[in-house]
Amino acid sequence: MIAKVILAAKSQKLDRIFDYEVPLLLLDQVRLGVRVKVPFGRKNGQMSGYVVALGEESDVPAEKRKEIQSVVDDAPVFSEEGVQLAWWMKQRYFATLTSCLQAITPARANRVRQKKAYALIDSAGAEALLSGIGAKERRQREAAAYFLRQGQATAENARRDGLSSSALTTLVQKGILQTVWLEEQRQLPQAESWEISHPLTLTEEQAKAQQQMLSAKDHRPLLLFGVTGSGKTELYLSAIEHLLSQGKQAIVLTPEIGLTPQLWQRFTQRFGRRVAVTHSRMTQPERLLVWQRAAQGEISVVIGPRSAVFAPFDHLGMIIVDEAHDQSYQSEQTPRYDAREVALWRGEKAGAKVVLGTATPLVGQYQKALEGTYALARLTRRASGGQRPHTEIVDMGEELAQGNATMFSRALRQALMETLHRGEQAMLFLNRRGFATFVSCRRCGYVATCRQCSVAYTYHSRQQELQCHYCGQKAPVPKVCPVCGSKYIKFFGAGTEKVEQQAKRLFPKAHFLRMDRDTTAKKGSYHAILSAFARGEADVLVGTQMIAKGHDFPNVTLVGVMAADLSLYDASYTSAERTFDLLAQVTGRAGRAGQQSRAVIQTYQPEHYAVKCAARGDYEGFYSQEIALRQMMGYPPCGIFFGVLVTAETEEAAVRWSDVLAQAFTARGITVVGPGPAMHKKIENQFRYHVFLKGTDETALRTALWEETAQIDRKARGEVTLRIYTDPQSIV
DNA sequence: AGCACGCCGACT
DNA sequence: GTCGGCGTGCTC
Repeated sequence: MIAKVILAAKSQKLDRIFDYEVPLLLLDQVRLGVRVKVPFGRKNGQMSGYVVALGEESDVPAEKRKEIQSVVDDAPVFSEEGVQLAWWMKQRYFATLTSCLQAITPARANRVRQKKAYALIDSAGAEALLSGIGAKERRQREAAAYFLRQGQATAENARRDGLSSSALTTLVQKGILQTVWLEEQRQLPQAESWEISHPLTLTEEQAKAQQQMLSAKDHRPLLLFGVTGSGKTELYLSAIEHLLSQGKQAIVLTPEIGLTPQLWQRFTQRFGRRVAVTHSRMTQPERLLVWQRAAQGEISVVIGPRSAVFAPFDHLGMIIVDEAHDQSYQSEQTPRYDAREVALWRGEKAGAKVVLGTATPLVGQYQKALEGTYALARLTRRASGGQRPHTEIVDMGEELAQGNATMFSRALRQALMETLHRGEQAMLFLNRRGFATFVSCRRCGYVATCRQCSVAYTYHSRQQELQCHYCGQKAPVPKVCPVCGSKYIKFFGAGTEKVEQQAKRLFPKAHFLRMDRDTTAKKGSYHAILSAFARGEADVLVGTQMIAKGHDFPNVTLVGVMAADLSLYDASYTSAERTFDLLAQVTGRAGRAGQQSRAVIQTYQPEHYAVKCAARGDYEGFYSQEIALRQMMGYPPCGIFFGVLVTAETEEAAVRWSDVLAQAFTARGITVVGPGPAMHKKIENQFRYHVFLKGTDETALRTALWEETAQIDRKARGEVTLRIYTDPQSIV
């Protein structure tokens, strides 16, 4: 028997199959999906590997083949389908097969906590020992009696019950007991009790969408394009209920944390113990347990963030991607997979329906729906009957020209006053990304900057210090300018802290809550803040994009966007789309319960189509302008756009090798954008340059990328590292 | 990724 | 002669 093994090595060069002989002794342990230890190289050093196939054939001559040393897992950690998925991911995301297998495998599957235990295997021997006489072997007789009663016990319990461990060892030697390893029994986090909730009556629109979700004839993925509050969750529930009755299983993907507990609650109420949740803050054994129970069919629904797409179901009937436009479906680590793409792959493989639910589809998703690659279901009505908020755009440049230099426009101040007066709640939203409060000299223009990362320090007023948001380094606030010595050091820009501080000054009697990375660092604080706000313990919630999604606050009748154009300043072809999505989501927070509600969008670019269309709630208008732009520029989905990030210790090396790379692509007739410094040219003392490739022939671009980057890997020998991005907008 | 091999120049 | 730098190729 020959095992095809992938070594757990990072290098691309080693990322291929090696054939190993399966020794007779290990024949029943070596299975597809287990990890093994193998000898490798001249020194036969021990390496870990994954068994990705088994067979009798090998192209490698018998004398070269070595034997597998040992088997790590007693059960496979991935399936045949997992191996196929890993190969596909390797191709698609330019990753090593090892990293792909690791991504689909529950982390640290080998670290199953096992407990040592003793089991009685020779009861006749134990009886004989008991009936023996003499003062010796007293402890052994105690143990024999104990195990004749118990059968087996963990070492921990035996010790607690006063048995002698040396006597146990002796009994093992005599063949009366045997040591066994028991898996530690862990409990999944479960709701204490639940009531099975009953489905609501569906509206006509919803009923039609449901038909499309469950259609057995139409195998296409379904884009469920439904406005905020149109009852998508209810549709998910009823579709899954139907599938479960057919013995099928389902995966529900949600954006990173945040939404999961709410959604989980609704699913648990409906389906009880058949639902399991996974999330990034779960411990590894907890996660592993979910995986094992899914593989054994004890669980039928898994809800979680992007990694939940790998749940090992054998009878997968549906994958639902909630908030399908969300960026968090894109992995930030290698392999840089997109959970939506993985969902589509698995759906096709398993014959399972993939449902992409969103109020603001990505232009790529909507395009596929329009051209018929996806089926399309629309939900245009809010189930609660609520109205879109009355939305107003305020030109902050004009505001300044008229003498208002504060961060609150007169319109927003007025609206806030009226809302508070009526005893209703408001949300103030600031997308701080790329616009943190920085410290600058008004005379010479010096900006306090982190030397490690070449990004401006952010001022934190509570600690009265500067902090680098990339490496976390802290620094004191300079009293005088370190360059010109002037005293005119000033704080520029605005963060959520400043919004809160200014708003408090304007409305001293109101109660405020603030939600951003700083106030939600502690576990549980995220929900503490949201539920406090939901209970009405504050009048105003100030926050970053964290507050933009997913939560129902019936008493919120005003949403203020402090600076809508911040995300327009990102140097990325998707910045307009992200701005539109964000504005649509955040203004959608107002007026869910049907009151008259308002949204005020402050911006320096009141004419920008992303801002104007979001204010009107005009998705189609936004789409047609955005897709025309992508078409003109050859950006996705109207063209292929890949990127390479070149990282090096010295700037010279980063520049030199990104030039070499760019020239190699140009020589192949490929359109190259760059090279240029990444948005953050230096992070943790590494210089970062990028090269972008544009084109229409995906195969040619991919081939060029594999070949040319391998070439440079060989030539540059550790001087630079190259990372290929199939989603170059996420290079920062 | 390591490691050995081999080709070259520079030295005892 | 022989020591050691590093480019090249191999690992089941």
